Amino acid sequence: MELAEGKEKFIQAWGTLGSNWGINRTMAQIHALLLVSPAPLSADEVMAQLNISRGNANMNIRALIDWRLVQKIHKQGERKEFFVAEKDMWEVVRNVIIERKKKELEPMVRVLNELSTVEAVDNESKEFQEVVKDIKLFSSKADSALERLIRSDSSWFVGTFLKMIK
Amino acid sequence: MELAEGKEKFIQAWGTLGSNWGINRTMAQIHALLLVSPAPLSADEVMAQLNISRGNANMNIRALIDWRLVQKIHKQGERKEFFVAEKDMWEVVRNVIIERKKKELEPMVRVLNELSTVEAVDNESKEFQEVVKDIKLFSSKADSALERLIRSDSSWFVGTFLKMIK
DNA sequence: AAGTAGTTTCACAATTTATTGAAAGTTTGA
DNA sequence: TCAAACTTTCAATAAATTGTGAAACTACTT
Repeated sequence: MELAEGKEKFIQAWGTLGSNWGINRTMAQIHALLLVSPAPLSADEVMAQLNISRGNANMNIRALIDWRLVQKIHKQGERKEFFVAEKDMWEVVRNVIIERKKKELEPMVRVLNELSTVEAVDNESKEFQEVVKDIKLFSSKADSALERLIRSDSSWFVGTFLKMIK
Repeated sequence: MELAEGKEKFIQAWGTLGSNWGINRTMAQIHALLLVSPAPLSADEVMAQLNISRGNANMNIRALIDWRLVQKIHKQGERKEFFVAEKDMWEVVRNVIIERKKKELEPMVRVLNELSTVEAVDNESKEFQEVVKDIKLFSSKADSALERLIRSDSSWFVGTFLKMIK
């Protein structure tokens, strides 16, 4: 396979994968492009290579920076901003987990806490309370597990997680 | 808070959460409704309570059954089918992981393997190979970790994972 | 302070995804 | 075997999400 074809396929695949992870297709494609680009790219280069508009490129690059999946670089004597992708996969996954935990788990826990104020008067409301309680318990376990996972480092993950989880 | 209001809020929140997990909003809402219903519901009851069409209800109930998040029940002397939700949160998460691993990780690994056939002639293609190799390594680690996670059981998860991951 | 290079915003357009509902298909029992 | 009860399918439609591009904005340079 040719390099150009390989890059193209990779960008497509990464785009598809990303869209299942709260990262929209273009956002993931920009990340993929930067992953396989030997040097930092400017917004114009990203636009040209992926055939997307300036606005789209800008918004998705900003989002990638927010998620810490891309960094901004200033080149000596250049006024333009350049961008590079985070290439350590553990960091990529870690940052995605951080964002999603913030956006999903935490709001859910808030709602569950509100729901605890349903008075358990009759049988049905008692059962409701049971369901809510179970989910809360599970969520708090998941929350601490993720918290620890986030705090642990790359080498630990790659080297140890696999053995530990046996 | 009133029970009815609590149920409503729960259904909304579960729908939102689900849509970030490859489960569309309605699909997740049906699951939520079944979770908080003391008795099994028929398709008609689901339609009525969530205000959705027959087709929509049917398709999403089927999908939930495929994902093993809902089971079909036949009541004595009734021709209609009734449905109940999986209430064990560990099973719910486990089944979601199984589906997503199948739909995302495995296709990605296939693409990565194809990409290995890019010939590493010049420097740029060698760098490309490096990136692909890293991701492959990471994916296979993630794959085995998830595989073990899937095989492990609920009590193990709740009781041990938390301590182990320290 | 005016010009230029670069970045951001946002109303509208295009695309993608979910929903409807009516028709077709299936199963059950008399 | 028929027809009632129930389930499934799918083309049309609606809703939600993404993308566009021109205009506004910012900041650097001379």
